[in-house]
Amino acid sequence: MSVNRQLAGYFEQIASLMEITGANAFKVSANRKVVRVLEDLDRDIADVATSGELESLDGIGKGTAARISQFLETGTIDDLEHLRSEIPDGLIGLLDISGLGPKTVGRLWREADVTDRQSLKAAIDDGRLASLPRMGAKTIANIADSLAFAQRASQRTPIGRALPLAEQLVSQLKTVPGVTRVHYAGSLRRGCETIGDIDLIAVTTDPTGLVDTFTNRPDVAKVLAKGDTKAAIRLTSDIQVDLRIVPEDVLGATLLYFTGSKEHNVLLRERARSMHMRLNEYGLFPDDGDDEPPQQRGIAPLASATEDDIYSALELPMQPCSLRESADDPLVAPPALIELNDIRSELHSHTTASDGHLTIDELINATRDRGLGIIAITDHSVSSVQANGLSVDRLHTHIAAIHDARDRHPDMLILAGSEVDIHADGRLDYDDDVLRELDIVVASPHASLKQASDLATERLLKAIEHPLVHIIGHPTGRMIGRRPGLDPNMPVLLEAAAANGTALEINANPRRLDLRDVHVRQAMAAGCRIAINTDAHTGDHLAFLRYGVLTARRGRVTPDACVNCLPPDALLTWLAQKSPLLSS
DNA sequence: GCCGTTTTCGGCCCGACTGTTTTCAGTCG
Repeated sequence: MSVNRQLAGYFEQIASLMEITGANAFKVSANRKVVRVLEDLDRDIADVATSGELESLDGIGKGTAARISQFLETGTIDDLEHLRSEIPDGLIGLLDISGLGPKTVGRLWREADVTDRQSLKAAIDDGRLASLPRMGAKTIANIADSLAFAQRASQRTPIGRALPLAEQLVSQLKTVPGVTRVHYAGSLRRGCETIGDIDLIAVTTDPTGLVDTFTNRPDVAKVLAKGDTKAAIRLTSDIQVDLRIVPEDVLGATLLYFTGSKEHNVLLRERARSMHMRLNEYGLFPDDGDDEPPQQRGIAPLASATEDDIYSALELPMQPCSLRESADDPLVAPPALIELNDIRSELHSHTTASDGHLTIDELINATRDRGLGIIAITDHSVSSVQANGLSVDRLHTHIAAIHDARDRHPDMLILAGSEVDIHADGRLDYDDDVLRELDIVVASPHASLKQASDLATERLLKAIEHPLVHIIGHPTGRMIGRRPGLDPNMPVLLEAAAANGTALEINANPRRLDLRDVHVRQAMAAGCRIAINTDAHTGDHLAFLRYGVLTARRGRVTPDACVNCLPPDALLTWLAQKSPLLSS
């Protein structure tokens, strides 16, 4: 799969470099489309090429197919090499700076010898920029500010930080006089693992008052835009927040528009056009061929109040936010996706016996307080020395202590388990006779997370095929923005997991979210069982569950595929005899 | 560069805000 990613990166470079040269915008977006196609493809692009099917992929024509073939044969693409020889690589990094687009970057390069971020800084400092036409003091100050911001905040915000902040902003703005509705939209509403900025949409009788309140918050570092219906700020915490104000009767159209994804919006607009309609953030309108926006000409929308109304008018099934990515087809009716309330159990958690902060009883009580009736206590195994992993003797004592707790908590199903290390060669950290004493075994990789792809595949495959392993915990071991983790051959693992009835975990910790959404989607297509666990080390960690459920929804997980949704009897049956999903 | 119930040419999604300039280009989402 990594060839797909590498090639996608090359086409992204081609698109960016073409933009800087001022190439036709449609050619640029055609190359960007190729990037998406490659990223969403669930087959190896080399296989597609071998079977002569490249041009059957939507968005790949003769030219692109030739470039892909050339890359697969030689490892390079002539067109890309040519662009690189003409244009400094460092210019691509300038496109990530807010306010700098391809036109400006091209001008800076041609007219001020700017080739990267460093020389941009120099050009600002020595006054070269100010000598260019259409470069006023404000524009230069904004570029300088965006450049400094880009240097210190290069990463996207994890959902675990963005979602609580957005909820706080929403509840605060709801108290502003005149405000009747506030929602967050964007990638956050779609449940993406990281977000670029927070999008808010509000309905109010006093737009000016709301915009003033919003832009005058004490935590505002910079006001990026301020108008009658739109404002944008950057907080001192370096997170950007956009606010849109709309009339109540077009809220659905605006929510739809600003929830995205961009690709989903394009598909909906194309759909609208094919039905002689026109879709924008104010509603779905009849297409009368007039260029002036219909809402400005007093034309009533065909649908606008709710998202449901618009999908319905487009004769499409209502798509949940989590299924509005480029890989999702809006024509396909969505499955009944899993919801937070469907979850009955936490099957991966830690106590003070290893590196958790709660005692057995505290953990059980915290689980009950979250509305769950089933808890599996799975402390670390002996090799996780840094996590105070349990020796076999300590494990025996721990199992007995867990069994004792059952008498004190008769309302809960309490399982004695372990999170067993999967060694680099695929062996497990406890012998089979020890594993047999446990109610549940979660096998996870913790060390050797940089091993080669084929070794990682063999390693995880052994654990998946092990008859005593129920769940593979955080299968790749990645940490978002910090380490990539293992890169195994997913299709091979998924096929084995489905056949053996071994569940693959979505670790709900927002720093992990592992499996990630695209792999979850592939796992569902392969017929795998899924587990959603918080890996709780404290009581607060149990609240991570919603991030796991959001990721599951993005991967099209239904309750029947998730072992955490099983009622006690069915869960015990599966634990006693792992069964594949399809035959259960 | 890709695509096709307006199919081999002529389209390709849409609107708000900013800055600098007097009507709009560039950027963003």
